[in-house]
Amino acid sequence: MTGIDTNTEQLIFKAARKIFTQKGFDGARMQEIANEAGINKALLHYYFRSKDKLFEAIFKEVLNTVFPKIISVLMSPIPLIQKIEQVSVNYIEMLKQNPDIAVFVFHEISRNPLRMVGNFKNAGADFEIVGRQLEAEVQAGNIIPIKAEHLIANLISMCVFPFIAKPVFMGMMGMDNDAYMRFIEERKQVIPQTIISSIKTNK
Amino acid sequence: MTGIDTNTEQLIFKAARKIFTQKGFDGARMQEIANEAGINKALLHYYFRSKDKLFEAIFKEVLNTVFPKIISVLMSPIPLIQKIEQVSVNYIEMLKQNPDIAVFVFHEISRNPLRMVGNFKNAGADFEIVGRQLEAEVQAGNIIPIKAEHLIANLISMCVFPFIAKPVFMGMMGMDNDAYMRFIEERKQVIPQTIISSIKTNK
DNA sequence: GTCTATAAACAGATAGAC
DNA sequence: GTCTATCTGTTTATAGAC
Repeated sequence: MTGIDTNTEQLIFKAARKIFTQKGFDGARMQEIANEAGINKALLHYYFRSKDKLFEAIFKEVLNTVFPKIISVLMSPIPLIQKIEQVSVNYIEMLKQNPDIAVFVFHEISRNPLRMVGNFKNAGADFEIVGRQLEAEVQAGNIIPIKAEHLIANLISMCVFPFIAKPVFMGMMGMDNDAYMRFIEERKQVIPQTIISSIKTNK
Repeated sequence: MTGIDTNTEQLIFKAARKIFTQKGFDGARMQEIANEAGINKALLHYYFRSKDKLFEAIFKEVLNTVFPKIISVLMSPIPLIQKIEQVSVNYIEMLKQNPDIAVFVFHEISRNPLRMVGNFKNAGADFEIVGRQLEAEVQAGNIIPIKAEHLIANLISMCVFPFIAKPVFMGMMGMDNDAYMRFIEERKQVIPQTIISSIKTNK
C-alpha cells in the first residue's frame, strides 16, 4: 500500500483516458495508447483484456467526473441562487481542466445511448427538489414561473456548450486561445447573472 | 436536365450523409454506406475515389446546412428581439429535422479543427452588427449592458445543447421520446423569453 | 456504370520467450 | 510483468469482367 499507484496499470489508464477522450472509441488506436503510456501494445491486453473493456473502464471513470459534481450541488440544501452560481463556477472549472471531456461524452452516448443506463443513477430527485424551490420562490413573489427542466437545461447548456463549440466560437469571434479562455472565465459571472435576472420579478 | 437528380451519385450522397452523421467518420463503414444506398461498395469509389473525399463532400454540405442559417438572421436588418426569436425557432426547427447533425459537427471539428478554416467565412461581421444594436439599445435605456459574444453564445447554447445532450436529459428528466420532443418545442418560447427578460431594464 | 473477386494495409488480439 | 513476433479478421481500395 503505497497510497498512490504509479504502476503500469495507472500509466495505461491515464494514457487511455487521454487518447479515448481526444479521439473517441472508434478513432483511438491501441498502438497509440501504448505509445502514450510508453509501453508495449501487448501489455494493454494483459491488463484490460480488450479495447472494449479498457474503454468501459475509462468511460465509467469519466462519467463519474462529470455528473456527480452537478447532481450534488442541485440536491444540496442551499438557496436556488447559490445553486446556480455554484454550478456555473464548478462546472466551468471542471471543464477547463478536462477540455475534451464534453465532446467525448456526448459523442459516445449518442453512439450508444444504452451505455447511460448502467452508469446512471436516477437524477429525477434533483428536478423535484429544484422544482419545489422554484414553487416556493414563485409563491413568495420573488421569481416568475419557469419549469425546473428548462431552468436546469438553460444552466447546463450555457456552461457546457462553449466547450463543445470552442473551435467554432473561436473562429466566429476571431479569438485566439488565450482570449477564448478569458471569455470562458467571464461566463462564470455572465451565466448566473443571465439566469437570475431572467427569472427575478421587479418587486 | 431533369431538375432533381435521383441518380446513383445522389443515392450515395444521401446514404453517406446518414451514416456519417450517425456514426462519425471513424465509425462509418463504406460497406454500410453501400448497403444504405442499395448499391455495391465499389461504386462508392467510382463516384468519390476515397472515404476521405466522400466525407469531405458530406461535411461541406452539412456545414452549409448549419451555419448560414444563423448567420443570415444575425446579419439581417431587423430588431434585436426579433433576431433572438427567429434564431430560436429556425435553429430548433432545423435541428428537429437533422437530429444527429449537432453531435456530428462538433465531434468532427474537434477531431480536426483545421477543417473549419476552409469551409468558414468570417462571421465577425455578425458580432459587430449585433454589438452595435446592443449599444443602441443600452443608450436608449432599454437593456442592460452585455457583450454580443455572450448574448450570442447564450442563445446558441440553449438552442443546440439540448439536442447534443438528448439521451442524458431524457434520462435525467425521466422523459420518453415524445415528451422530450414536447420539451424541445417549448424551448422555442422559453429561450427568447429567458434571454430577453435577462437583458431588459425595468423602465 | 455496375458488378465480383481480390489485393494491400491495418488493427485487435494472442503465443511464447525471457 | 514485459517484450517480440505473429495470427486473424476487418476495411479501404483496386482490377477486371460484363
